[in-house]
Amino acid sequence: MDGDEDRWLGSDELAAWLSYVAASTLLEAALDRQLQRDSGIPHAYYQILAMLSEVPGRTLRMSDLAAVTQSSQSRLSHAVSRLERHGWVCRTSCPNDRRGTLAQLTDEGLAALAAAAPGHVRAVREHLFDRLTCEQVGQLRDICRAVLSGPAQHVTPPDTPAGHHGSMS
Amino acid sequence: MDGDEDRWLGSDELAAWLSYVAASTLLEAALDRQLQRDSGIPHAYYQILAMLSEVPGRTLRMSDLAAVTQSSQSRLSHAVSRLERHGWVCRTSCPNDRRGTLAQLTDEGLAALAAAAPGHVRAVREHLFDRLTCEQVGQLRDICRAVLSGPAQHVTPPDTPAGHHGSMS
DNA sequence: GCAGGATAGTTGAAAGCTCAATGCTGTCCC
DNA sequence: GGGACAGCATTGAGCTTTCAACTATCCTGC
Repeated sequence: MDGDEDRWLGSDELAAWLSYVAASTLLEAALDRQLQRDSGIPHAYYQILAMLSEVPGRTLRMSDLAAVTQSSQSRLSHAVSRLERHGWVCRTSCPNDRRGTLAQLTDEGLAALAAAAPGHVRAVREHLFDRLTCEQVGQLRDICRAVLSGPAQHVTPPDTPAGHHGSMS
Repeated sequence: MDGDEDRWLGSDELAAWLSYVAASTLLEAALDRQLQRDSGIPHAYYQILAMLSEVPGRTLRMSDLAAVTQSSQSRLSHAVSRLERHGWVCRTSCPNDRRGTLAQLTDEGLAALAAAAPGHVRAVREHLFDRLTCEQVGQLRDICRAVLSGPAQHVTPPDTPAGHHGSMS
């Protein structure tokens, strides 16, 4: 037993890992519940709307939108279908590349996002930032960037895309 | 516009938040994919098996198991049903309290966990700890504990439950 | 200019999760 | 002791995500 020793987790790492799993699970659940309850939007869909709202023309190609939201193409495609059914997003085909599809945030979509945003921001504050010191906020950012910049990273979030208003997450 | 000012996110917080969402989404996806691909077990189920394996008698009451895994009772009930169908867990009714149900990890369940663990640990290292300094590991632990110890926290993970082997996450 | 391979996006089926409703059992208190 | 209420667990319906095809378009080299 304990034969091949492929490096087990040390006790510091184990403690960090258990805390992380618990905290991220709880945080995600809290945010998702809040959004679903108060606005009928799951967190994943909120992110799609938010990313679209930040972009010139409120339009993005499906694959770029998938990259920005850390989503698989399949998931995004299903999600956009449902958002389209709600009238929050519409699809047009890409002029340059006929394989492509553009997703555009509609006015109704922007309105839905604007309605949902304040409650969401409040929840993020309440469950995360209100419990951290300024120093910890910076540490968290650096830790997450280190995780993202590994060998096989996808899209690193822009340095501070601090949009005007209907954004976040 | 910008009327009621319920405190928006500052640019430090925004940067931290965007990085966090991206990193946690990617990390969870990577771990889930690895476990599913190599062992046919989703991460949530792995956690259930792991928690049971750490406990005397490899047995826990459903509600305690739900608390330890940050899971709703409903989710846990569905999950244990499926694990039971696999022969990895079995249910018995609680002797003291006839409302209760005990979930016990079977030998097959322990074997499945032991088979899945090394790959999982490797993935956790690769995607998380190999990218952080020791200092950051400590910071991450403290940040997550701060998040967990808010007003409405559930179960804070034990200080260092560093079990013998078939554990983690 | 066309075969071969890569890229973009969609779809359907199966699996998992959430929510609300339900059925028992225990506890409190008159 | 019996009614009201809280707690434990399960269930089913509906929604989201994943995985594995599948179609259509673009690019590369010949």
